[in-house]
Amino acid sequence: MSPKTRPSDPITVIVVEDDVLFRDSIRELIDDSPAIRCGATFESCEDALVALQDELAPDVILLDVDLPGMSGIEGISHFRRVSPASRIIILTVFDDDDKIFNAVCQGASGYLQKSASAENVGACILDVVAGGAAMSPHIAAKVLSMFAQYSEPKKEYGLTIREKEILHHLVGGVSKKHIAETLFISQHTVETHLKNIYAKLQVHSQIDVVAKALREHLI
Amino acid sequence: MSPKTRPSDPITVIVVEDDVLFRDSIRELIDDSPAIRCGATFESCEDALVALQDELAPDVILLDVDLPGMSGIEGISHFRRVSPASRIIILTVFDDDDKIFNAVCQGASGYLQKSASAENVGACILDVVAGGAAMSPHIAAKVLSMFAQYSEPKKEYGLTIREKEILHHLVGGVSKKHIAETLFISQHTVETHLKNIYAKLQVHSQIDVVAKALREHLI
DNA sequence: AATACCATACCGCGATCCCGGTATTTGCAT
DNA sequence: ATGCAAATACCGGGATCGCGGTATGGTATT
Repeated sequence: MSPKTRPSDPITVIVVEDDVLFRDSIRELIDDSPAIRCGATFESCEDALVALQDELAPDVILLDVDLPGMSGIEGISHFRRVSPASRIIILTVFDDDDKIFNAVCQGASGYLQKSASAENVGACILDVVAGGAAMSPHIAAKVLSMFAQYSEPKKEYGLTIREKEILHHLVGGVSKKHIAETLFISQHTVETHLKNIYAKLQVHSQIDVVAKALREHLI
Repeated sequence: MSPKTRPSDPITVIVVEDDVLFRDSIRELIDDSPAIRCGATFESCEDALVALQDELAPDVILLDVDLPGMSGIEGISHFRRVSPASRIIILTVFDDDDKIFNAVCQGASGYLQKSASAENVGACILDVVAGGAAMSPHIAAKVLSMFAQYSEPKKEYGLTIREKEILHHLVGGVSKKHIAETLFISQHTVETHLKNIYAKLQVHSQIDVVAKALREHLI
């Protein structure tokens, strides 16, 4: 999330694409836009990664998915490491849901179909540089559903305040004895609370409690 | 993710919106589309929730954010409980990032600005019923960045295959003894592996291991 | 006033875990 | 082939946990 601050500077883009024809055509297409400049093109992730190590980071990396050697999807994490400020747009021939989904999970900011028009390409790049993300409703839904699933099921087990407190310490890796000391109560009391927690969460060990708490985000 | 299977049926929509004028105008707008029917309108989440309890679930719920009583954002989780099959679209006046971000995290499938054109409204509803999600690049980026952050930092601690296997069972709540039985090795061996895991992860108990594994997604 | 629930405290036994060792076999790589 | 890392195995003592109890004072609700 670092939107371009000086829009007067041309946006620099690099292209990683093994097909020569397409690589050249997209370069032209980019250079036609006044605000965008194509810095360099590469035919593999490996080449691009080497070049990026001692050059200035481009604003945007256009990255093909199907590449010889390291795939575009794999490449994403590497690019993000060597050039964290660069935003990544995936180039695909088909609207391959799973690949694109993986890509955005890896940190891509958007994707473009290779059939995209010049305006689309430009708009997508600008969106992304402005701090946005470009993706189809279908991909968006996939991402959201995982998100919702992750943040939603905060089931309630009827834990009392004290029990939640104990649970919290427990998840933090504190032993019963130490919890007792911290809360100024007897260790027996901690055990009683713990027993009640076990019953409510239907588990039978600290491990299970911690696992369940973390998995269901009761922390 | 349950796309409408019989597109010949009209899509039923309900509207929850306190402003009478806007409520009526959006109802008209919806009923103008042949494929979409406005089932009912409500002026608060509370009213709508009561009505939904003994009525058929609508395909889509159009939900205003600013409502008297329960806000639209709060309402999302309730609607999802009483009518899990319904998809939720948020109505907003402004492009309020934080609210919309919260909304999608709660399980909304998209949002519409109140200034949206008739085509936009229709397209958004159709997108969402088709199993997609509708949101602006800016919101999409916010969601993605959280996602990337969540799936990225899979640190490596140099665990061996066997150690990862042990760790996996441990996180599943299996006791050392049982792990030994499952893997056809002695319990002593499990303990040795465990000691090595402790050293590598720099922890000192099963609890810590499980907590660390779940938190850093080493599972 | 009665009831219910919570937080607190205590006991003891058997199971499990933590950690300090040592040691052999296996497999991969130089 | 030689060496190193991983996987395997074993021991024992002290700490911790799991669970079966019982019990009492406080607070909130009815």
